[in-house]
Amino acid sequence: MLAAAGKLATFISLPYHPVMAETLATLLAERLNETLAKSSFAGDLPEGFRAHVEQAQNRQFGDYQSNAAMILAKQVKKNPRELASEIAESFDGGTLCDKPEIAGPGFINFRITTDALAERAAILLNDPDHLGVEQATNPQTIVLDFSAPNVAKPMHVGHIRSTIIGDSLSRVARFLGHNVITDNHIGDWGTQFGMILWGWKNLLDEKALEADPIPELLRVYREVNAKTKEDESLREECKGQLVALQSGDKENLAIWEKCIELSKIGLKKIYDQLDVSFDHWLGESFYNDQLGPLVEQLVAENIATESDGAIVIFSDGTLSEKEDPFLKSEDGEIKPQPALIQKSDGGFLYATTDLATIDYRISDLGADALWYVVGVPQQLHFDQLFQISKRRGQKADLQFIPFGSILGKDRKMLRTREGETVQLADVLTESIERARKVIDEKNPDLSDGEKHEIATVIGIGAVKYAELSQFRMTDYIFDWDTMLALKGNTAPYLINAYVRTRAIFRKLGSDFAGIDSFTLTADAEKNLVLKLAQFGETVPTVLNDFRPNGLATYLYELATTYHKFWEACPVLREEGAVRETRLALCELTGRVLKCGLGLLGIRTTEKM
RNA sequence: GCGCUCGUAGCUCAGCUGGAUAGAGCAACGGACUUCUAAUCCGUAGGUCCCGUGUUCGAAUCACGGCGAGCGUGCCA
Repeated sequence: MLAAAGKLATFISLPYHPVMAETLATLLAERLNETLAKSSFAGDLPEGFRAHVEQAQNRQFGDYQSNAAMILAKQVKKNPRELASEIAESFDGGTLCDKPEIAGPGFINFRITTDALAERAAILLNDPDHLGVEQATNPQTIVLDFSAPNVAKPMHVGHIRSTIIGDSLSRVARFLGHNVITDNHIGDWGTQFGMILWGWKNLLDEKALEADPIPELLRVYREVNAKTKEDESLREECKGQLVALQSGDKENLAIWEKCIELSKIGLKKIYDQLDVSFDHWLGESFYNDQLGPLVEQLVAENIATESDGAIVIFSDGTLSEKEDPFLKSEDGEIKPQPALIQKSDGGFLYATTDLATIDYRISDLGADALWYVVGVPQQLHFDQLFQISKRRGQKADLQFIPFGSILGKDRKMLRTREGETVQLADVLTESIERARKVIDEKNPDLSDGEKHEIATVIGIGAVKYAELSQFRMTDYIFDWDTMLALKGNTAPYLINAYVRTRAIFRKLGSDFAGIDSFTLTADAEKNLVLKLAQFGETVPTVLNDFRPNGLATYLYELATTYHKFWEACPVLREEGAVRETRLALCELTGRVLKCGLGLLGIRTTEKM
């Protein structure tokens, strides 16, 4: 693909982008393209070329920059620097920016005028709901699959990633105007129920269950799990329990139902604490009666075939060997790598359930897109799943949003079955306690209720921000101090910036009263307005490659810019227009921080 | 064997749809609190962006080939 064509594609319409958001960058790009269209070399431009303007990488060069001259130089047969100055010369920035400057090999640098910044600030102030973030012009119905823990086992730190990333993506997509349906596809029917059933019947302490069901369920699960490792015959017994359940045994079904019910109570407690909610909890068992007919249908359509007693799906040969997820290369030979949808004993597999789930989400929930926030080890599974869906003629946009692992100190995956796992609930409790200690030290005069509330917001926020501020694919080693850090680039830093915006109005004794126009004088003010205006350029990019950490980086920079403003620009000691302007900037910063943190699923407090 | 993902400062990580001198935080060192909240700010120091080749006016970023790590690769999910 040509570089120019690639740029064109990203500029015009990524699937979940507002098409022409009005931001400083797009306003500049429009003017730049007008300039190009009127230029002497307009006829030499590549078909459909649109110049791109982006935020300057280094503010010493300006606020925005364009590389258009360097991209076009060859095709227009001009020296890039000369071309750049020709463009700059005829560029009409109006009141938006000063005359562009040329630098380096042919960069065109733009500096936004103080008037334009003031105007931008006023626009943001009058847009309290969206704060300059344009709504998608092509709203999609998106079913978002995330979290999806197994029931009967409490969530451990490994579930943090899917849960927090998925929740944030759902908030961002909704904020952009998409119709998002969140679905917690819990593992409520898998093989683990064999063990749970046996344990329930043989190891359960009824009194303990009555007193506090979740730990008792965990104890039983762990004990059975340990026993099966040493005892072959017990594994068979567990399997028997599972078969009985699946063939409708009344007693086992009753235990199963009770078990799900109790587990959900435990899960909901954690989701409440995390401020995460779902529109649906359609677990694996919801699809039980659709699996048989689905397999029959796939066989009838010649998509699936019998092999070694199992029903499997092979390659249909339409993809190249390299791209085909149903083929693998072994010792130089191409071998089949089928997806199994029914075992030789008649049992179904998760590929089967996932196919049935796709059907339901498309036909009953009306999904245009399905997003799965699931660990990267499942890449092959989703490659196959999506390919099968395509073969069945389904049109929904299917997105696998993978994330890396949380490792133990030995750099191995943290796993439930090997014991030594850290429970999610414990992480949250510890985090809140650590926040509480800092509050007791820094602000001892707050009431106990306030301290508790603030510690909760900061503790939970710290855990979420630690996750969302890094790229989702990065593996990381679980470490209390890293995950629960309260200094530096962390949730408390961002929340502190918000608290400072509120402290001003508390001192003032009244809420923000509005302002007619902005009078920007100090550099720190202009820097702050520019940053605020870029909220609208940042939020849509989160869905570009499903990277909430881009928003986290933006918010961190905004908080830093505000803290600098705070140091440099007294507010209440000033008078007149300067004071009014600074009050308005505090108000605006508070709104953007609160909104942006909200998109990450992080709450704010008035004091800390 | 093959596939996927990762490899950036002492540590933890950004940056990867190619752009200018590769950025933060932590840790270390030096400064700033009669204050609108110092959970802050200012400064110093810290780099073969795993290695090599290629594409390009330009590569941490793209392609190819290595090296290293983790995961996956037909009856678990």
